[in-house]
Amino acid sequence: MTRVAPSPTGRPHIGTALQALIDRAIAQRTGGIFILRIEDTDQKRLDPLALKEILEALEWLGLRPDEGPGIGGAYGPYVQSERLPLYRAAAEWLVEHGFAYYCFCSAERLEALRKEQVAAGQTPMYDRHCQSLAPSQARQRKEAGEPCVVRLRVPRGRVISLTDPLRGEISFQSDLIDDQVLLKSDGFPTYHLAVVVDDHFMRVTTVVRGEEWISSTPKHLLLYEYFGWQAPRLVHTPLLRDSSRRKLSKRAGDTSIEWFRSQGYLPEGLRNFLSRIIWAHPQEKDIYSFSEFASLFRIEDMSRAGPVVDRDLLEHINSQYLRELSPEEFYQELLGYVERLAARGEPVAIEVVGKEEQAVTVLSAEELRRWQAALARDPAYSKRVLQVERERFRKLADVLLQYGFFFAELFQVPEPALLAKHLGSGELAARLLQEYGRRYDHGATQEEWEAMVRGLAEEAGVKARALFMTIRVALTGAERTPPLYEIQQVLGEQEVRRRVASAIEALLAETLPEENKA
RNA sequence: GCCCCCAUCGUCUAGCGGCCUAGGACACCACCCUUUCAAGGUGGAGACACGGAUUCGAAUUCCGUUGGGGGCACCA
Repeated sequence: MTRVAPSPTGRPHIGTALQALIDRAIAQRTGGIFILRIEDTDQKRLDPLALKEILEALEWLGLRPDEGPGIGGAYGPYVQSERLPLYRAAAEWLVEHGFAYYCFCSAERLEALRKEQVAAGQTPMYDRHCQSLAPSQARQRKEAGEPCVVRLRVPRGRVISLTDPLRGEISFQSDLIDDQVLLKSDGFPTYHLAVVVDDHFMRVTTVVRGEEWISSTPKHLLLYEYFGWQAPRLVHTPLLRDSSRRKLSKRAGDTSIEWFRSQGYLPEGLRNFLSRIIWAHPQEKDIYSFSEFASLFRIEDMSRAGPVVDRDLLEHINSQYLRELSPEEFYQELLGYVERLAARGEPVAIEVVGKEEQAVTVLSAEELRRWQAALARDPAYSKRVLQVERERFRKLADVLLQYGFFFAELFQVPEPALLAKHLGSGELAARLLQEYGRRYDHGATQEEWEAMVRGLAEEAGVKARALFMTIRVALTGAERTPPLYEIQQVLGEQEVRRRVASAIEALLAETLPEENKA
């Protein structure tokens, strides 16, 4: 029995995906159940869209929970704000049995106390001021309507230890543990109370959470002890790092599952990547299915150090999955991807990983719409385009960055300067393109075509390479493209001739501006 | 400041006392292929943080140092 318990604030984080991946794998392997629970106990940070996005993200990744909000299950509700009476009863029970107490300290007093402690070089901690209140007196004040919280009563002089299957035994001095607030004055529980109560009643047996929770675990253990419940297995996964080795923070922006999706990574690619950086396949394989992961994965084999999210590796893994798609699947994936981006009606920044570091290309909403139209207009043609050297694509967005020229609505007649660049002269370029047009035979084989171009270059006394480049620019508007012969075959004779003509026209307009106008 | 976690090539890691003159993958470099850019092929460079201890023998065990990270809220 596993669960993932994100709080609905902001976009679903990639770390949540990692947790869910592990949870789903453990559940699969042990024949258990994987639960989604929403931890919305912080009323100030709620994001109304978050629940929908979490469900959508998990669905996309193929990590569907067995129980959860919008999914069902016998142990709900699965949203904490709908379970308030449970937490209140639990808090009351703790107070009654002396394991917790009411605290009436004001925010101001706590703030002043904290400042004082920090100034004195101490660890900020509640001074247990209200612990000395007589229970009857405290109850009276509470019933009189005085705002209060419920605090955990942490014993003195004890060692509290947990056994993390990944890290072994970890011990804490109870004297260093704060009397945590369990129930806030607004009646909502804090994470610490809610997580223990829910995991117990939802009969969770394995908790997989980030390393950042290790230090609050003794509080949870104390609660299990007080309630007389058996604590689940608590596993703390390493934290994903950015390239400067910091923990990936939501504020950095590029850490949401949605961001990875918008870059054109396939769910399988992202999933494989995440498992790959926290775990090593016994045969050192890099590419493996989820079911293979689920059957081989063991918690103890996870790495303990926080891995850097390496985009190069992600791209490599993703490209392997891209290659496995059939032409039809590839087309459908891309179409779905573009439709989704276009529907957002806003520009998308695509990060180009590799060579030029930090290169970002922004696709406008208009360009995305054009892509959508272009891909849908003639599916057969689009599929043919996508088969041209598709090994060059590492993510779906690469198609948008590289293959626009195949489509009329995305092709732009190149600048004269670019057309003239490789031959050094616009006039010469125009003349040779003209001759190229004359000699061009769409039915020629690649060898024949190539011989023709080389012959033409030789006659004109120019380098074949320069002529090829000029034709390339005329046909595509770009200098880095798939091989020309293939492009021409896909484009079709008519379009090839049209583009050559447009290029010549552009060159002539530039070379003889005045005469032409007149 | 206090508490906790972690530590093998740039990155992800294999290694669980002798198979290690440390293996793989990504990235990088060179060459080949080549009409550009990719892809592909071949080759190359590249790491056990440091200091003690245990042992016949340590990347592997123990201790310390250093470094990195996380946590110390009526946030999760």
